[in-house]
Amino acid sequence: MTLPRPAKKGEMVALDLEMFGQDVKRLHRPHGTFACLSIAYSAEEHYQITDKADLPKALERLKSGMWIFHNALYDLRQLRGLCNTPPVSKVWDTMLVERAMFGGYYNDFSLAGLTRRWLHVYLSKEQQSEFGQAEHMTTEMAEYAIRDAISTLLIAQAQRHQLDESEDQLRSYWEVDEPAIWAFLDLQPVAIDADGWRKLAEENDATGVSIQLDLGFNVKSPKQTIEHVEKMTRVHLQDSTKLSLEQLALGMRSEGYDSAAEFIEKILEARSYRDASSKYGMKWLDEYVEEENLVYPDFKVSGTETSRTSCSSPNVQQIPVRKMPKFRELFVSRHPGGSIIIADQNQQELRFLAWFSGDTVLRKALLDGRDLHQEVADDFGLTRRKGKDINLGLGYGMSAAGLASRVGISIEAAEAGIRKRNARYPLAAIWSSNQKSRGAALGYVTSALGRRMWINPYLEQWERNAINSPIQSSAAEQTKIWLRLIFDEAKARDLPFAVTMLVHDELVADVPKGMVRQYAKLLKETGIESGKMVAPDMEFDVAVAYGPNWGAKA
DNA sequence: TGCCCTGGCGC
DNA sequence: GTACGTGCCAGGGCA
Repeated sequence: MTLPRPAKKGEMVALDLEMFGQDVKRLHRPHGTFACLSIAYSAEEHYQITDKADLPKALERLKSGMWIFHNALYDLRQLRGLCNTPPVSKVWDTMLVERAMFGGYYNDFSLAGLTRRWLHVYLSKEQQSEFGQAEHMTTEMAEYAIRDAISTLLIAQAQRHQLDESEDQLRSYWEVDEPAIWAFLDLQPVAIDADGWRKLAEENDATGVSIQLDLGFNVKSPKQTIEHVEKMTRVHLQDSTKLSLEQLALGMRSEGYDSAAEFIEKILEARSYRDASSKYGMKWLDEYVEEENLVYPDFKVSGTETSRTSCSSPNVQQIPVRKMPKFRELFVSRHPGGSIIIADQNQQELRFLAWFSGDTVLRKALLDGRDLHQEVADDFGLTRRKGKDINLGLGYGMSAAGLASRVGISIEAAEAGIRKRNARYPLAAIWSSNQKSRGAALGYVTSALGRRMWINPYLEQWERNAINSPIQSSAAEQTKIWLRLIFDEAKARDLPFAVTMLVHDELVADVPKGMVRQYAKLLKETGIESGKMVAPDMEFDVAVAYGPNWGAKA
């Protein structure tokens, strides 16, 4: 078997790992058996390792090169499961680089998609499924694997060539996403109270079934729901498209139709229990909970066009917290007597709005710790709870129409509220307006670290994207730098890297007994430090809470 | 079975 | 009359 020649310092070398017998739904977990590692220096010079025993030697020879992967997290995780991988200083991830270059422009970031765009070749994925069943490689499978590695290499070269002319575009990749890969590889599993989960699942299931039985139809069927609600309320729902059942119930209640309102509220209640039991029931336990009751979510470094992280299998970024807080209480420490620490960035996105715009009124309000949700509630003439919804909605770039339907007010009232808010924070309003011109002129807007997000002028919402994307993207950059600082500092201070989950502006850590104060301090310090690295001269603030589970409150 | 749609959760 | 942030997930409905 031919081992690859040693890589020269910084030389680009693409690696592509294939495994036999993998479950496509669990690709982020090391499993299956080794099939081959394909290695490409160029379209002509490539190697293939098919004997697992050769892996350490082969990787050792590649050590000095810059490793190129398409989705490095997958290959590095599996490689770590197969052998001791030598430390590599930097990796070029064609998927993450492509997202950094074309966020907002493309939706397809698969290897096949990139191959089509960069190399003008249609990459068939037919052979890929073969690896699931097979135990031995055929010639076709070997060729398929080599072809993927060569493709990855050529794409990286093409990306680099294009970026040579505007190198600042890669700043966000090298300072945020690439370093984050190494921290993401070491994210810790999170422990579940499986008995408690089972009990709660059974209760939710029973409650959902019993309420639905009373109602006498399938509440999960929009068709049946419309039919029954129309019969009850004599309102034609298809005429008032997208009128939420919640709003309808409120309307019925205010006009004195109490029994109709109760009927609709019961539907919503049945739905929420049935949703909870199907999403977080026994199937969830069977599918995601591994030995020692540990769960290993699949976090993607950059899962959206603004480079926010996304999460799946299971998605722990969407575990209920408001209506059903019990689920979070079942995320517990894996350490005897250990603690879950929750650290979150206070008003993270509004701080970036203040920083970008230089709005001193907003900045002072943030520094003074004023109640901004109440202030916006006053602008709109609503309760504080709705004020918070509006601040969040505005943060996500929602339109007046979007806010109106979400909060349950008229579009005119939403527009009037937005005008009042603009008057309260005039420089923020001016900055927002400038972002629109900038986006329209350049075709893209940029994050604090220079990451581009392309504006699609054919989308109605492009103006709001031009305002919101830089803010959301900068916040995502900060959180990933925060994670990386903890990773580095934990190593420097000889502490374990204990972070288990990343929920946009929040990090969750699971620490052994006796380590809470030390780790809470680390979380807070790095959280503030990360802000300085993204938005110099802006003050940041981190709230820390801890307890035996994720339900802890400050 | 596979595909699209709807609804609902977090941020 | 129409406007309606995102990603992930489960179920309904239909070819």
